[in-house]
Amino acid sequence: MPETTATPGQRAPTPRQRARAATIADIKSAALSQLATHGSELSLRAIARDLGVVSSALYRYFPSRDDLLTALIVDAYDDLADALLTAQAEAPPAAPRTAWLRTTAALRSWALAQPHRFALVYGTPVPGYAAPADTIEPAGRVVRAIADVVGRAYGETGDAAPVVRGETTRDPDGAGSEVLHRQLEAVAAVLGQSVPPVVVARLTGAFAQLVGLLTLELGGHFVGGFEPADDLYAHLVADLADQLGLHDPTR
Amino acid sequence: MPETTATPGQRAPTPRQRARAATIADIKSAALSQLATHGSELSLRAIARDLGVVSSALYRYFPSRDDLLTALIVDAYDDLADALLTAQAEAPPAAPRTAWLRTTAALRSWALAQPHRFALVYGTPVPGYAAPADTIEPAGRVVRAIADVVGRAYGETGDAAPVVRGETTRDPDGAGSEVLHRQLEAVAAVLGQSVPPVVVARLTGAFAQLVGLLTLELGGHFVGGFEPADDLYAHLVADLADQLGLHDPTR
DNA sequence: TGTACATCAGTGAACGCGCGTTCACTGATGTAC
DNA sequence: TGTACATCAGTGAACGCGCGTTCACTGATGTAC
Repeated sequence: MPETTATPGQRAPTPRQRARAATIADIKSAALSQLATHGSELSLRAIARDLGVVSSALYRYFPSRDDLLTALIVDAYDDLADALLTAQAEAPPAAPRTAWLRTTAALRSWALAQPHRFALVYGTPVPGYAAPADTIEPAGRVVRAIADVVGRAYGETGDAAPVVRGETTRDPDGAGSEVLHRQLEAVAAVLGQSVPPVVVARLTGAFAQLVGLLTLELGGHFVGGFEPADDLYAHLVADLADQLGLHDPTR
Repeated sequence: MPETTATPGQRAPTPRQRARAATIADIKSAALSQLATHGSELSLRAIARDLGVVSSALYRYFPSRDDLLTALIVDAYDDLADALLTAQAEAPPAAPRTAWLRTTAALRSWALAQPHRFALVYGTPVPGYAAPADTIEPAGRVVRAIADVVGRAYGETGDAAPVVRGETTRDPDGAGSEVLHRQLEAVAAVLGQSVPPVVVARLTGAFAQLVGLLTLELGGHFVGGFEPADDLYAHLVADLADQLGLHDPTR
């Protein structure tokens, strides 16, 4: 009577596989709580100590410290992307502004709740660690989750794309150089969004602003000025919504 | 015939004092080049090795590793603030937009030229290091250098403050909550600027955007998308100038 | 100008600790016949 | 159902290295008389 035994069909995990997965999860969570308490310093021996295991045992699960770090980063991106998608799924359909506000609020909540994970993905790269290719795709998921809010706003309304603050008029040179224009179109293509280049640029700026705000807040740069920063964040995020031309249907 | 001996009056540094200052400078520069090559890992013993000195000798100059780190951070803020002020001093007077563009360009140049120093001040706090009070004031110098550009634009024109994209009209609720309003006014006061609260908020957003853009660029998050990011940065920075209502005199 | 003393820079050894990774090994858990 | 073998998790010792900080010390450089 094992609890979680699904039908022991073709792909049911064996007990050993389950045990292995559980141990991997334990290692990761020990690693995370270490990052949480000792700020970006990750020691395999300390993790082993936490788990009541000899340090060399970890090498059954991760070939090296860097591989563990990579796994943590991938997890963090995935978890963050999930949080963002969940938040916007809770917004009423066809309400891009609400979706944006919820998504950005979820981003901040996530970052404040686990600053060490935010640092892991958007902070200074950990000493002696070069982000491998494996992290690029998960990183993209987060960007996509945010871009989708805007993309949907432009996609859903079909041809009647929202006007971006009456600025599309002075667009021609607004989009900047040819290089930039090509980059913007390429990014839009990768994101699978049919959004005007200017908006892609502005979205990038908005994303940078969010990352910057959280970096500053978590880095203590707002101490003595904007603390708590809730209202500042809310205000600026609403401002960004305006700049991105995100409006809920008026009724 | 010592070269730099000023008149040996009251406050002329003695040879010993000069030697001491030189050694301190050597230690710092060894520390910086270590940060540059080994990413945010700072070892006193390694510095001592670089200088051809025994590790305990460093304790004549810095009481602990953290004090050295603090000194590096303070220096970085100061150096950055100087770079920004120099850049805007080169702009023609009463040309706020040009001053803004030069200042932000200087910020990026500084960050790209010495990413380790940028990381030191705006990156994830170094493991096990809590920024002491000594760094708050120098950090403020950087913020002030940026804010001055905007402040001067509003100050110089006297009562004829530039209109911020025709948005000052919908200002009342634009400034958000009372808490935020108080914070904005307090910050404006600290910066010594007579700038409307909405602009202070937007300036904060702009600063965050700059920090975010550089964080992302230095973190390799633009690889495959916006690389090089020169044009993106230039475009967004111009956008921010618009949002802040910075215009050069038309002639 | 010359001597006695104080200040300071740098030495070298040591304390007590940490780390990532390797390797040959013991037992337990699974698999094949 | 029972036996023989393979797989795998975890052990324990070791390698070779790093670190920050302390302490009593040697000499050279400065200062006071």
